[in-house]
Amino acid sequence: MSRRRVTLADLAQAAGVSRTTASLVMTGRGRELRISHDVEQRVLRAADELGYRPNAVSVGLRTGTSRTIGFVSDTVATSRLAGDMIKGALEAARERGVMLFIGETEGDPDLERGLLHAMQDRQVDGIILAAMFTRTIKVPKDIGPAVLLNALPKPASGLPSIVPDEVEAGRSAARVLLDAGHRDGVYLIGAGPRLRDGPVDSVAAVERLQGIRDSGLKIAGARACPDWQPEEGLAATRALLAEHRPKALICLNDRLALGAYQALQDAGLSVPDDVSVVSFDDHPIASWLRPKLTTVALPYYELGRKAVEVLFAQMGEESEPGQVHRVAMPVRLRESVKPR
Amino acid sequence: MSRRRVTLADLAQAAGVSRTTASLVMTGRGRELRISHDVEQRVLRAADELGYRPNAVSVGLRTGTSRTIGFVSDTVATSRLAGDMIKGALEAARERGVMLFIGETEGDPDLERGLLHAMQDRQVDGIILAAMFTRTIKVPKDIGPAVLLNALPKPASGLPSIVPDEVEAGRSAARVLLDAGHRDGVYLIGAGPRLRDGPVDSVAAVERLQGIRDSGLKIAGARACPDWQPEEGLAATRALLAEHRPKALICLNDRLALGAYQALQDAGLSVPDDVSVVSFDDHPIASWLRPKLTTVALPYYELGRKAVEVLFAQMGEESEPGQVHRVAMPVRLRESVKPR
DNA sequence: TCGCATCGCTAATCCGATTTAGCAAAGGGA
DNA sequence: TCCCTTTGCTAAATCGGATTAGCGATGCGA
Repeated sequence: MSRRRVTLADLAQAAGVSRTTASLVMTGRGRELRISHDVEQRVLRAADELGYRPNAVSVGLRTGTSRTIGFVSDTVATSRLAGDMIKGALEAARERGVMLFIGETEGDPDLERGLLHAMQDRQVDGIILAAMFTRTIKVPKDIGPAVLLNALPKPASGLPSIVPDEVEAGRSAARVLLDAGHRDGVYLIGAGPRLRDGPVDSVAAVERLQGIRDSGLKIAGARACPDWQPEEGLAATRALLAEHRPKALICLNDRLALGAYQALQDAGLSVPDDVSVVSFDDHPIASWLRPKLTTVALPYYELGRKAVEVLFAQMGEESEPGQVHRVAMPVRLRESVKPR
Repeated sequence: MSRRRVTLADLAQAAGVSRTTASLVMTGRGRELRISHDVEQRVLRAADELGYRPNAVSVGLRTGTSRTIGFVSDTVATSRLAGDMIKGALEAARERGVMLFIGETEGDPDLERGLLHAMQDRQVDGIILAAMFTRTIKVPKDIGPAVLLNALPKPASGLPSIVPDEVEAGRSAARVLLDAGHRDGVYLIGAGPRLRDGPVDSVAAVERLQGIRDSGLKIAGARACPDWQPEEGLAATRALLAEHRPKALICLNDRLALGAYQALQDAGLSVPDDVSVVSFDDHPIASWLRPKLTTVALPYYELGRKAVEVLFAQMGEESEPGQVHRVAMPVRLRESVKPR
């Protein structure tokens, strides 16, 4: 039904010139190599009429570049989180006329190797290695141009990393309470009081705690949770309420906050009249909860964009090896914090 | 640092044979074309030692096939929904040794054209056209082998479609209540009572209503909502409670159910003791809510898998044109329905 | 011993572009 | 008029494989 693609040879014939000339015109090197304006127009017109588009595979073989990058994640593509990360990467890629391969490794090293090979075999120009949760990862050998997204290389690899600025986010969360006049009665749900009290391997836990500590806000107490799920937030807050009467809660993420809301409600306490709540992530539920949850957002979209930008910068010129790019986490002021 | 890739020529030289012979052995046509067992082993061993992997771009140019398919969605890749759809497609693709390009059109026809071109220029073997919500879409001309995912072609196009079986889902939801002994006092939140009372263009609304009607379950009343957001569920349920005392609610999706939960709670009604709630989608919040929400799941993962399977079947032999594949929507029995 | 089939492998071509090297014609200076 | 540039374009090589056509050596029957 649809007939054969128009090739450079077809175009050359239609314009009455050689393939070389047609190619020179189409790649914009006509001026440089002294193709007359007349011939140039002839080729351009023919290309337009025939709807000529260069075969990217052929170009790839000849030039070694495919205008394609690979997005390899552990399992991020499936979670809501990843959605925006991929979206950011996708848009930044589109602006540069580049396509995106995606793949998930499920944390399986064999799958990862297979995926990377499949991408390298297709001559991707670069690779984005993404992680679901901010964490350290081991970078495979001979990966070529690459950046780490939401991850840091375990043995230093010289590859650039893009991560959310969690320490500053911790400060931001604390500052929200400070600005609202909270000086005491502030409790942590999910981690703390010591930096190591929280989910293992969680960069977010440690850095958020660090930021909160930096802020100078006095923390009255804390309940650690191993997995940051809603039930844990519920249990931790319930346990907390059994002993104390908090004026404000910093939940280490929104799922914990969801549980905390339930516990507060069960205890007949009002948010934010009795207890202010601040959280992290800006998960979709944050704006569905009532009152809407004030939270410090994970900038997934921006992280994805930035990954592509840094990857291109790296492919272009020499850049400082191993640079860590921290993306700001914006505060979403909503309804769960009240001045006192 | 990392040296040049191993090419077929390198392999041939290392094994002391011609490129032709090396190629024949590596593509498994050695037997067929009478390459001796001895030489075959020599080539295989050399390939192993050198770590030879054929350059997929070159193979693509020569054979015209790229072992790559394109996944084009309106904006599905960003939503939680899409996550699983992509994941299903990804796994089915990996099982077949195929890579996935992804792209989002944002509903912009120009972007869509550009994306499709970019993919065709890279010689994708087929394309999956996916939609965020089940709906009808206009299929571009000359798209080549393709399938519609979560969508139906507006002017019939002959392309196969993969959609969730919403009518059966409607029956399932009603059956859950019937099985629990509910015969009256059942209200709808989000759409109905007439088939056209619901969000415009929503295939889900119409078909779910149809299924509910098919079930024989008597519906006492309904409140339509235009956008199926939590606030609308809250408002609709509140309005309903002002006039009636429902025994059970069928919410047309989980976000509406979230709002309904809040309204019921505000009214001092208990789920499921006073009111049973059934819903659709199996959004992540469904299992976070308390009590956990019984809902009929959108089988995103299976939809994604099926799309790849159907695409391959279509690329293979002749298949019945325009076939519609309906994927079952499983009931997730949880805690929000109580027998009476 | 000749002719023909079979065996085992390879030379050459092709896919669709980019790129290098160079050729024929026109122009300019001596 | 001759030689040398410059102009404007093209032939041919290349990328890395798959594939077609065919070549030399051996075996076998007559």
